[in-house]
Amino acid sequence: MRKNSSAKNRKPEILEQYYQVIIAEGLEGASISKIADRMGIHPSLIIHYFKTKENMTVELVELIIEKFESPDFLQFNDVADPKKRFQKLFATLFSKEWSFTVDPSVFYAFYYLSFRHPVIRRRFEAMFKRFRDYLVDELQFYKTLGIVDTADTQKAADIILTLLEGLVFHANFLSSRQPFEEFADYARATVLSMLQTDSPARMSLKFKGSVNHA
Amino acid sequence: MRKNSSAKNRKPEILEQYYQVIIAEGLEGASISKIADRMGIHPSLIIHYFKTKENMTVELVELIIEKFESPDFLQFNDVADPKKRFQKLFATLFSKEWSFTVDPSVFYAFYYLSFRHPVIRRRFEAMFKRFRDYLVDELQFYKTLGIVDTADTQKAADIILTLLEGLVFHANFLSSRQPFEEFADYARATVLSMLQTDSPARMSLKFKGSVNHA
Amino acid sequence: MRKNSSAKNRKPEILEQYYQVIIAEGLEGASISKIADRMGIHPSLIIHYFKTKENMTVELVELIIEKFESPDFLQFNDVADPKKRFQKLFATLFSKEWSFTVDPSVFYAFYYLSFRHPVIRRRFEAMFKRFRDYLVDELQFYKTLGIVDTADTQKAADIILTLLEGLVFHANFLSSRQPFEEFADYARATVLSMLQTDSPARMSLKFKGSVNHA
Amino acid sequence: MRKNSSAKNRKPEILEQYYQVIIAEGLEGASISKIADRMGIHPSLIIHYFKTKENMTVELVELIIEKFESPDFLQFNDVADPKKRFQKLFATLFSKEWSFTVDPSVFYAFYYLSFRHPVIRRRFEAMFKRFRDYLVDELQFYKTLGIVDTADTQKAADIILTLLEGLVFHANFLSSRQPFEEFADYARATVLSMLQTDSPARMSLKFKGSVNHA
DNA sequence: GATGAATGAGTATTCATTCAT
DNA sequence: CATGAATGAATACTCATTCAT
Repeated sequence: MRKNSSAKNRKPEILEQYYQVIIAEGLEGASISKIADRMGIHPSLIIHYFKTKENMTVELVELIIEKFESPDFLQFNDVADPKKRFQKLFATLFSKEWSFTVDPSVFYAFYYLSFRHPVIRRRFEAMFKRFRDYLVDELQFYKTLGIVDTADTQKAADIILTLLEGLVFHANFLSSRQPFEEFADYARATVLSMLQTDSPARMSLKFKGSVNHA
Repeated sequence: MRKNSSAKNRKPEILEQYYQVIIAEGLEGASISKIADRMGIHPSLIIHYFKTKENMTVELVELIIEKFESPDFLQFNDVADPKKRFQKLFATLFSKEWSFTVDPSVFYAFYYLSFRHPVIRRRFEAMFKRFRDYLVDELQFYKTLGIVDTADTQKAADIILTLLEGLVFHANFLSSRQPFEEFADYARATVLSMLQTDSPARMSLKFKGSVNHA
Repeated sequence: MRKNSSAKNRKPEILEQYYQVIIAEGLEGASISKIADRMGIHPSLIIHYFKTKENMTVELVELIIEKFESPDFLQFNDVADPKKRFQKLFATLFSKEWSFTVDPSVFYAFYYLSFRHPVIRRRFEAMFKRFRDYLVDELQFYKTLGIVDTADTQKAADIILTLLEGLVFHANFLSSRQPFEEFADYARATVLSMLQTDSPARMSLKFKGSVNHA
Repeated sequence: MRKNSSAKNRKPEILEQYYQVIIAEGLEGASISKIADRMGIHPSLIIHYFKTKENMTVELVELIIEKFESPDFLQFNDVADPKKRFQKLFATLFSKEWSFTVDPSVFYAFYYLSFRHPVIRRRFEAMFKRFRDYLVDELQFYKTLGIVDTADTQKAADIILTLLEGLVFHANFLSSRQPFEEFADYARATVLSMLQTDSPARMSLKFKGSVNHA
């Protein structure tokens, strides 16, 4: 494995090991030495490639985001029927594979890091906004086809994303070891129901009204 | 300097400072020395009180959970009308005060820590399950009154919690600096709509059927 | 056990635990805290009794020496026949019970400590000299009876003591898990042979002579 | 400061200083900081070379044993006459240089350490057994030449080693500041007498008999 | 007699990083 | 490209001890 060593090969190799060490020992336990030990190389070689650990961390975040956004995931061009595509989209979004694309402990490590690391924060922000934009486009498309009936597609997309993020939380603390799909299916159904009855807007008004009246 | 010195006073004082240092410097940046510096005491005094940093961390988690579960938060005995109580409950759950009871950076620090710290994990798990149980009881109560129409109150409670957890995520990465309430209100409306039409279950079946047919 | 607490009772109790902690964790691992933990008391109570750890250490050395010199060990007044007494004396000296009166790890801990601790050194020195004096007296007594035939009883006593000290070393590094008695018996026989032929002195002369001649 | 910097030079240099610090401050007082201070280097450089203090300690033990076993010590090839060689061997074994090859305080520090450190214990055990084997070989050789008359050469070798170890003890606690040679000569003569009359075996039988009879 | 608060010095070790080779 | 020497700051924790109660 250590034959053709060049920056192009080495850097992703190092980032992959960084990722593995974070899984094994946590973000704060992931030191340059440990990565080097795993690879059988000298710690200063890692510094040689990335200059600083911070750089390396940012590059790992970027790599993870790239993988997350790889076109394989949400590509449904092979499905002709729009209704089927619609269903497949949501089947994918609420699948275990999707929610656990990135190891959750690593994801939350960076999620948490982003609170004090503006660069990482911006990377995340941009990714999530691209994701939202994608969803809005999709919803708009299905709306024109009558498959979806929602007044505010952006808010709907936000709800979907919010629920999706909450899903990992649920799997971690509330699932009681039941299979992920059990609750994911229910969440997906809830979302689909919302998209087809467009209740939130109406209820929102009703609710607001009743607060004042009663 | 030895003014009000006793474990009863000192320990919460130290935990409060620990909390502050975590906010300021992150969990991995929160060292015993820094806490001691802030308090003008000697680091070993902190060890004297908590024996280990890990103990101190667990105790902080417990303190935070305690505060989160303090009876003040979800006490609506003063509201006689069930409908009003129902509304107030959800107004509270989706309020900024509620979502930001604990500093989100600290919350996610521990959330993340729980992945490799079984004790903290269990504390979180227990707390969330108590919270879910509370919600199930409430929903059951409002169901008997006809205010809520949901087949599966536990699943509904799970959806609410999932959405609530996702809310902080949304505020962090998708809000675009708009006030928290903007989207929180929409999320609340979505939930209320769900609770009153009980759509998910029906939709779920419909959806599943259509997958096969089409 | 913690009822009648007074210096007279407590101090030996603490020393006993100190001794046990040294066995379990070594001299450098034997801290006041660990002793206190074992006893379920507060560390500063130990300081209260002994003022300093050094005092406590010296007192432990003294206690150990006292036990070593307890009159039970070398009391043979019940044996009338001098020859039998003579044999019993050496049977005792070369017995496992005698060599391991004090846990060897503790003994060597203090032995080693004595190199830089003059007070402890002097305690040991005095003890060994008292022991030597005792042996010289005994040998002298048996010499008048014709049981022992040695020109220099002090040197003979020194040889005995030297061999006895070496015995624990042998049991530790050269016994190959054979019973202590195996080699101890041989060592005792060697000593008895020496005492009865008085060879060393003569041989010494012969030897010196042969060095010059050859 | 970075003059002759390489592991090959530095490591023995550090071990030498470690040895000196142990002499000066005892094993438990020999900290990495103190060694570094002496050398004018940074403590973490020592860790850089040895990873852990324990490693360093084991390496020091090994170095000491190596020096102890250096071929210079027991090389008598230049002495042709077997009798002379025999005498020179014992003159060396019972010499001050030999007994104090290693500083006794350091020797006893490790001796004592070996009680709770299996690796160090094994190193010592192996060394002493090699030493015994050497002695057995020598005695066997001189036996064929008629210089030595001993039935059990291994037991004889054990007695010699036991006495040799006891010698340092004697010098420490019983010599009363008389020159080391005074008693060492007597001990050597005792041993030589034993080797030439082979008394122990015979006495052993006699002794055992007399125990039963009398 | 006994406890607990508090101190301050000290421990080994980890860490990211720099520099020379 | 790669290594190893070296640094300096930081870490949690231990320890003996003092003092007030």
